[in-house]
Amino acid sequence: MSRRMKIDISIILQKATELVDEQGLDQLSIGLLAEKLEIRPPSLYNHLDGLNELKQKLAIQGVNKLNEYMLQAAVGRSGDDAVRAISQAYIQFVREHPGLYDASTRFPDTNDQELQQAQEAVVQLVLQVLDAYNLQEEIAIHMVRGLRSILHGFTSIEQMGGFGMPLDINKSFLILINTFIEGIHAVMINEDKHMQRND
Amino acid sequence: MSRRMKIDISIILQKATELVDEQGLDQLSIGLLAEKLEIRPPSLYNHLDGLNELKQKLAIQGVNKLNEYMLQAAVGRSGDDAVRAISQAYIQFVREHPGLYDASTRFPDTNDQELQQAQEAVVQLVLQVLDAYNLQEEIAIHMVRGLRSILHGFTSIEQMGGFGMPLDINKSFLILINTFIEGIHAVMINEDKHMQRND
DNA sequence: TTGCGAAAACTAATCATATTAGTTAAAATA
DNA sequence: TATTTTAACTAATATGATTAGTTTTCGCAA
Repeated sequence: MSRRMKIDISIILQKATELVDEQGLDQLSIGLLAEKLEIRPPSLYNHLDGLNELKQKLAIQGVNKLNEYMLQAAVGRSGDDAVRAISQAYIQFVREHPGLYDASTRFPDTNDQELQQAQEAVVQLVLQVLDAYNLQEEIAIHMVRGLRSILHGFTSIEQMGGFGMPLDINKSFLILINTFIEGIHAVMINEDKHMQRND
Repeated sequence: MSRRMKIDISIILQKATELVDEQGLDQLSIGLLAEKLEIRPPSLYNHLDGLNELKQKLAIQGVNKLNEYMLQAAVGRSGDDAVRAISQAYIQFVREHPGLYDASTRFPDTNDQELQQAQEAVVQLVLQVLDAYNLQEEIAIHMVRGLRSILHGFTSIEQMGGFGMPLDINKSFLILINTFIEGIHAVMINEDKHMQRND
């Protein structure tokens, strides 16, 4: 068992994921990770280029996994229902993988191809969900940004224990999402009015 | 000039603030800060207990300053207008003091009395602004959480360069705030309906 | 004015981490 | 079996925070 665990990059990523989800991203260090893998710190450099590359890989994994969660949730739903479902999936992912999520939002090199691609996939998924509202294309993109802000903001604050008051956090989340959805409907109506004027 | 700048904690905080706002919170180190103050790193320990305490102080300063910005913006306004104004103040603060804002959201010891007090002040301000909507008290608190999520989420993503597409970010922000406001109005109407049913 | 005591600087040393260099053992393959 | 590659190792270096112990500076009281 001692020298036969055939460590490769995927095992490293797996252990690193466990580590950050259990102890927080800040606790991730070459030393601690090596210890968990029962090898010496320098040995990790045979598999990756350093702590930053590792974090970058975690970031990519995080975005991809988030996308999977949301995709699953969106299947077979549409409209308001779909928006609620992907939102629920988002918060669920962050709660189950706080470290991975943190990695995907805190450090990442935004220029990284693979990361950009993963993020783009999420954007496309949300755009597809919002398609049901028949928004002008530009407005739709603004709404994607809006929903993303809401989801990232809410989950971040929850993770850092930022909601002080003793009031049901899940309820806050539901209300927030519903308020946003109501808002979209209102914006749709306004758009329609403009359309009528313009025609 | 050389040895006569009488460094005290407020000068240190001031320089640290400049440093994090210009170079990012991650660049804050005892060494670099000491250099800027033209003293040796260990000398800083005559004034504070270490890097963590410094970050905590920055966090408190950040929340207090954010509160000032929002307070200023809220003066003389009410309703939708006030919501837009404090939102605008929030994003302005984050843009002008990205490092300070980061400090106030990333590391802080949430148990710190002074920090809690500062955060509570912001919450109270927003509650006051939302007073115009005559929401049920509990709903009002949910809405405070919602607005905070929106503001924190949007600004965080903007700061990390997360909005990829070439589409006006300010417009996205305006639309998001307006969508939320519209949502509140819709929720109000629903609440009224419930009231009528219950009477 | 002088000299004491506190404040605040300093140097030197320690500790924790990441990282690099160079070496060796094990396993895969020809 | 011999060779090549992979992946471990030890040893050393660099950077940063921090601590210990010392010295300098400066305001103030005798």
